[in-house]
Amino acid sequence: MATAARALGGYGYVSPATREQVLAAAVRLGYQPNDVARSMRAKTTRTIGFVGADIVNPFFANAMRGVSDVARQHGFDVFLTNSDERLDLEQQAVRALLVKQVDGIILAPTGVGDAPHLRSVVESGTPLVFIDRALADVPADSICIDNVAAAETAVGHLLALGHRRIALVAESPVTGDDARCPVTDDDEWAARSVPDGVSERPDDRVIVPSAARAHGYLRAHRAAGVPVDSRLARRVPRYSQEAARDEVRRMLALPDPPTALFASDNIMGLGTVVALREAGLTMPDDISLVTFDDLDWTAITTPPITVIRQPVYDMGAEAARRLLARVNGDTSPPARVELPVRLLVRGSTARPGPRSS
Amino acid sequence: MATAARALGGYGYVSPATREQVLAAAVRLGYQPNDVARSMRAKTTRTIGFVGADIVNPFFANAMRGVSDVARQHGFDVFLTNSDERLDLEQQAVRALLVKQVDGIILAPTGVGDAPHLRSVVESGTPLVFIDRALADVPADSICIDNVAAAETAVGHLLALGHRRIALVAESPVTGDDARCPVTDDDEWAARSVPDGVSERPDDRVIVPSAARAHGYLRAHRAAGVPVDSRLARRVPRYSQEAARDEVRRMLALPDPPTALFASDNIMGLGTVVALREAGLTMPDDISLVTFDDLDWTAITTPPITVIRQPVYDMGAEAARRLLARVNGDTSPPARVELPVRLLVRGSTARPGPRSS
DNA sequence: TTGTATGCGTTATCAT
DNA sequence: ATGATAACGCATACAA
Repeated sequence: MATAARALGGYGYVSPATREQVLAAAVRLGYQPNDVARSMRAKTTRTIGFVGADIVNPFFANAMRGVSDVARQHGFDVFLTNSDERLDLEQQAVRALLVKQVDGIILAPTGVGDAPHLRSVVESGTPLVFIDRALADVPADSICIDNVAAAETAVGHLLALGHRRIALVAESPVTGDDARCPVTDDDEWAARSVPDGVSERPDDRVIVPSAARAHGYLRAHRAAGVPVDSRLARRVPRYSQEAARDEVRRMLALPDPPTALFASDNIMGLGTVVALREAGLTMPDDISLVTFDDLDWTAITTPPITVIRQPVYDMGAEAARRLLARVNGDTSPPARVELPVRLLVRGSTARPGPRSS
Repeated sequence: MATAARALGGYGYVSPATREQVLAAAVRLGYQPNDVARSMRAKTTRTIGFVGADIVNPFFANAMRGVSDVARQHGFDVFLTNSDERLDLEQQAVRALLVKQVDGIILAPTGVGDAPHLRSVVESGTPLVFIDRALADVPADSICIDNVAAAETAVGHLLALGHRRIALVAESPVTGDDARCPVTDDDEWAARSVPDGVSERPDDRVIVPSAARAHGYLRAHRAAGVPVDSRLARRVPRYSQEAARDEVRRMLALPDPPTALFASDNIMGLGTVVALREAGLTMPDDISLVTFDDLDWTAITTPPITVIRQPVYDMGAEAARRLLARVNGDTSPPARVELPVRLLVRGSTARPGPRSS
């Protein structure tokens, strides 16, 4: 009888007496509701998917936590998937999520490449929210920061302190032979960071944070009228702590090494710190450092490190809020949200010392 | 007609020609399989749940990554839930996962309290695998380390170096007034870390890693014939970096401060390092430190920190493997797996120096 | 090899 | 206020 279902599901009309009976029988028989059947009928699973590069990276862990908390508040569960920055894994993950009928997807896209799988998500009607990076040609919400401005702030801080030889430690969005190409000029950067045949200005298409941060590095120099030495603005060929360490090591071995460094995220920053340690350099006397991402450890190194703080948890939470708004029928035009960042000046940055001339 | 279903699902008999036709029509019409319906029919969702305390904690992030990788290899997706070490949230999470009909659950139990919700999971037939901690009265697999032995190794290392005043920096499994009770004696420890009315020996019921590690701390002292100063073996009242810092600060202010410290995990270790920095103490000259968890940052502090390395990723991966074996029908008796740990001796430990007498 | 019919557990609709 | 019935999309048993 449907009355039992009504009592258990808490909908429709049920007399109090009957409800009691039903509920009692339910516990007695160990009734467990089945959300799969409910989802099948309701065509909504109360489930969303999160696709990040790697949950072990504190950036994605914090973002996921924000997503998870907001989702739970609204009675949603979250699938976690790692893409390892690989387009094929990202596609696979998205497909799996769609097959599982998630109500929406939050995704940190893997980069420059084509995004037909993401466009098809949008076309299929499943809400999609980008986090950390936005894909210009996919009409979806995005929760990011202003990477160009943030990097400009960080490098501007170093320039203001009097540094003139500032190294850029940033991963390369390019793979293969071009990976270690220098980044010395806005136009060259624009040409390299945009897919072939696309002619928009960088600002309109900036998608990969590391590229945007490299752009900010250049902009800060130009604003200060300081020329960039191409040997200090090479891209780290692989996205790993070790590759960053090696690149910094090379730059430190130059006849005229940098007096300061700007690392584009926490992985690059960790590798940079390792290289400085190995070289026996002391911050900020021998060299200054600013890195992205305000992780716990940046406050306990000797000295504590000046960082750009991103509101990562909030980015995740906001992404989830926007996604759930879409799930609940919000059809306003896609929004590009940029959350504010802060420069936290700590002990690793100072004016270039006599020892670092 | 069922032929279409057979072609799309890839089961049963379908002639190659028909299959081609069906597949072509499928792409033309934009067919998307629906796993909810499949799950409903198949009574299996190819989904598992992971319940950890906090994905932001690198321990759980690494474990989750191991779980996630193995799950994906087997075609399973993973729900991520955070319990924040709260029993109510853990219960809520488990209930939600069961309602969603997950095929299995991997869970780091929240502690000592009653576990009727977990027993009911097992009784409901849903496979359950514990990670990091095991609940003695719930018959399920567990993937842990030997916390007592690991702590004994760490503290034994300090004792062998000649330290006699070693501080314990460990969270308290007890909440409320007793939280800061000293841990000075095996029996007292046993009495306090076991629920009322349970009389088993500690070794049989050890569940909370911090308690087990405190136990190892005591055992190492006893084995070395070194008495424990109760003022150096207090429990940190709350599980936070700040609480650890405060506790260490107090101990450093003693008339006869410790010459070495043992921190029971990465959060406690971070707080300890902060306290040492604030006190202007240099490792290992002024004081030695061993901490649990081999995180990236422990290698880049000055000096690098001696740690106990847990195979956290492997623990997650192994938990997933065992869970999936259960899902696939393995009915062997519950296994208690203990993975090996390693002591990585780095620069933060040395013989007590003249300055630290 | 292909088609027909049925059920999974829920909820919505419609009578009663 | 309650009971009967249909439908969601898929996979199976069975018939053809």
